[in-house]
Amino acid sequence: MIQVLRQHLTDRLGSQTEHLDTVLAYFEPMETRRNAFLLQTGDVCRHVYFVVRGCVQVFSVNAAGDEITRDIVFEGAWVSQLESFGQQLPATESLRTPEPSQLLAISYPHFGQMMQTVPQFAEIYRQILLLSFNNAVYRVNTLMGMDAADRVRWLLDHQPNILTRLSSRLVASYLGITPETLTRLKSKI
Amino acid sequence: MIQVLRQHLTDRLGSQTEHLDTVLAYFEPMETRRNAFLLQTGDVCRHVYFVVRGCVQVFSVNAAGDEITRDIVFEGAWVSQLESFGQQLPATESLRTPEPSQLLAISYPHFGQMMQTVPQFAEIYRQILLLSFNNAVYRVNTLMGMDAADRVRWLLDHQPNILTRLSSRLVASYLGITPETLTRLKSKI
DNA sequence: CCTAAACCTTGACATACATCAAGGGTCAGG
DNA sequence: CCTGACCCTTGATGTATGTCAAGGTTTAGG
Repeated sequence: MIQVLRQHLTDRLGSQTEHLDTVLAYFEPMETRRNAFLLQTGDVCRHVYFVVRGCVQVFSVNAAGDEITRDIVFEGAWVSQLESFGQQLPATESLRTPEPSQLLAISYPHFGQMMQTVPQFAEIYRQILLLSFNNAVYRVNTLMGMDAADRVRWLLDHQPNILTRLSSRLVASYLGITPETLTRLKSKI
Repeated sequence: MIQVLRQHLTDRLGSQTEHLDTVLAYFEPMETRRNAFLLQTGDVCRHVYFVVRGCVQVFSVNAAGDEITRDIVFEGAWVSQLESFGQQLPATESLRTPEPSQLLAISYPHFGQMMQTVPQFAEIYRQILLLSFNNAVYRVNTLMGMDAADRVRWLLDHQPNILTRLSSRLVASYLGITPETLTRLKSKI
């Protein structure tokens, strides 16, 4: 399990392998059940997670009680609630694993140590942050610029696995439409 | 003009003023006319801007040719197209000043030098990035969770200056609705 | 293995919002 | 001071999508 992360890091750090084992030692493997929560809105996010298997849903709940899924993170990527993690403040979003998943978690204190002692790790953090930001930007532009049919087509083109692996409910909340609309559009496209 | 930035930086850096003048020297003051472009989609974003007076619209254009305004940045805040700036790749969004504005610009090379020579500057960059990210996250959750009326009310509560200072067209594109709908809602609320 | 719950799909209906169009106001440039 | 361009506003109309409801299927837990 840790091997996946080792590979991920060496891909990024290149030959700078001296601190690699030090870094890896700080990650704790964990397994989650279907629909397990990693973080509930209002709690402080105390970890950054690397997804080894499964996926993580990042979502909030609006005034009407509907789930708003901002992101779904799959194998080989990082996820956290950075807004909360960065300053250890209550989170505005929740994290959940829609599938049974394997994760590697690093705690806030350990993360801080890594940032200070391994400069490359700070660089990786910047990359994670920038990627997350780009993703959010992309979502704003996509959501505002497309109607429901275009969003489904977009998903089909860019993340077809989401449509097959996850429930319609979840996919719909990710696209910002109702499950009924998604059903109807799937048959039309 | 540079005084505004000096103040902004000392507020953040605290007593660490030794490199302050070095940093400030790298910023070039500039004035823009109404609706001037700082960056066009497809070009590489070569600067980070600090807004001294006026504001900057961050937007993309969808398939139908409509402007999608992702952000509007006012006095005392930073703006750039970080996705493009960070890796010097073509931008997916444009930057424009809807009002005549005063800005302080720092170029990519100078920015890089600052990051290396002044550690506090790297920290400020992380703050800018995190703020931008949080903002984008907030927008996704807001847009997907609210109908048109709620979005107008939200703007009224959180950024009333936007409604008064800027054109209805621009505000509507920021809220993800048409100018007509905005007009009708304003009279109802 | 059985049962209840959750989910997907389909239909009928409601409605929020977009689109199209026209009139009047405002502003900038000649 | 005019004139045209642009924008805001209002109305009439269309339509995409949400809401509500019901039946059939799958899923999860005892």
